[in-house]
Amino acid sequence: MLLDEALHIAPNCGSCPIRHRAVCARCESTELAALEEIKFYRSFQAGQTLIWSGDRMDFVASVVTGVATLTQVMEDGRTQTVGLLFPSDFVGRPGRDAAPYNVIATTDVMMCCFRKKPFEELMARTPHIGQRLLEMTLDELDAAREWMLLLGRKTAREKIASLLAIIARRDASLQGQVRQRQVTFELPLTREAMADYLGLTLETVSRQISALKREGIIELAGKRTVHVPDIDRLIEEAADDADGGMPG
Amino acid sequence: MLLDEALHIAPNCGSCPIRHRAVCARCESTELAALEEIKFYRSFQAGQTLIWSGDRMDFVASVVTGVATLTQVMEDGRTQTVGLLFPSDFVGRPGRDAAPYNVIATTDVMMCCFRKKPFEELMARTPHIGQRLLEMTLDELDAAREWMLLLGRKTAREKIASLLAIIARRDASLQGQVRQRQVTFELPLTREAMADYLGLTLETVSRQISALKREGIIELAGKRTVHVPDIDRLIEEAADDADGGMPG
DNA sequence: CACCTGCTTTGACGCAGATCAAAGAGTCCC
DNA sequence: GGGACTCTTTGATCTGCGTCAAAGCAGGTG
Repeated sequence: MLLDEALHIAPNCGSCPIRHRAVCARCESTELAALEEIKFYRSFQAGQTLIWSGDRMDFVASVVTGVATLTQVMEDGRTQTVGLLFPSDFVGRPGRDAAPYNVIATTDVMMCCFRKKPFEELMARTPHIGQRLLEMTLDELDAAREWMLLLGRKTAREKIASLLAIIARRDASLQGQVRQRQVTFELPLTREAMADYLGLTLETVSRQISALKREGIIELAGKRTVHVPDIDRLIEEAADDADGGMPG
Repeated sequence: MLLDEALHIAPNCGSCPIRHRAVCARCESTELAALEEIKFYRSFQAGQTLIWSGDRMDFVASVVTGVATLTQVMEDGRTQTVGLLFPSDFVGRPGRDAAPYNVIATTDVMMCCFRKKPFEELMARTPHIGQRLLEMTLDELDAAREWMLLLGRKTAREKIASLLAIIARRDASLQGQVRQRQVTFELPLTREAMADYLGLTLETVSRQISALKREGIIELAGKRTVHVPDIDRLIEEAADDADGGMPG
């Protein structure tokens, strides 16, 4: 927390890697200029908690690079991750003061932040921002509901396969790649973070990953680098209907 | 499905029971008049499927009375309910053609429908609708994430207690009641529908309800009428932190 | 190098909730 | 009244995943 680094040397929005996917995606140049006025960057190290549940939030933000989790913790310590934040995902809610979840960087993270008050005012004047935010929120709601199916009804093996498939997909889409049969990616999560997201224990996660490896559905180079020789086979293990739900 | 009844004799929006909670909540009289132009009512019987997953949806709608579920079904039949729709809740997504879930009436239901195309056009002209929809969608996202915690980490007993507490709360809020120690309400769901929502089997639901009854935390009159002598005790069993999350 | 420390893997065992089975209770219709 | 149906309860047994325990493995530091 002490190592936060505020970069006010703002890279230009025009060259921003998430320019066309983030909350600003639909903004025209004048609108973008207004956003640029109130934005600032912050970076965080892997493992840092960016935001504590219950804290007052005076900004909203987009993830520019890296991966973070949204997690809830019960009084007795039981932990459930309720969202994975990839580049372009939005954090915070206009019109709310207190953060409802912990936001934890699982890799080094760079965020593009907007002070909340000016952002809300800007949103009131700029329909494109509200429209885009609605669109993104509806997408997140769909993702949350897909995850409810996973948490409620899938087996441990299906859960792991689903998570790997989702990470592979988001990873590929960030690199603008077409769907390919083979993919290789880095796991942005520890076994424990995966367990928290999947509603499992870390031991079960480890065992199921070992099982998928044993059966040749995945290959590991180190603990974190995953190679999938046949993505369709992985998706089959995830038990998603038909396609695995590739959205636009 | 054949028994749909379209009521074009539209009750006035001014006297609508969900006027101040639904997607139209913020509309002024001229905006309301425009909505009134394109609205129509449909009613459904308990048990009917209003919308099938994958179907083309040519309308969006608000629940006026009754309760419906959003459910996903896997190829092998495993079923997970991903949302409960109470009066004022919104169904459908502007800008999407195919329904992603089954929508099933669990009691008799009355819906206030808007043809999708005109609604989308109206939304583009009427910021109050989009703003309200964003607000409602963010609330639903919070609810979905609360449910992810339930599905991933709570015990069967905690799940049941949580569901009963939520139904009690929504029921009370519909009747504009202040928080009271004792509450009585009707379960709008069968044991099986509860199981589908909680990620359990119906047998486990039944056993846990029997256990709560045996311990005096709830009392049953018939299968469906629940009396809670001390709501705080129920909320304690739900293991929600602090308050049980009473929202605004 | 030896020794941490954090992360991961693997094994042995136990239990909450699933599965299989059957019977009770309310409602409808003839 | 009596059968047929749906929904619910309860019992007996099974099993997937959690729990407890210990050891492997990499990277960092003195």
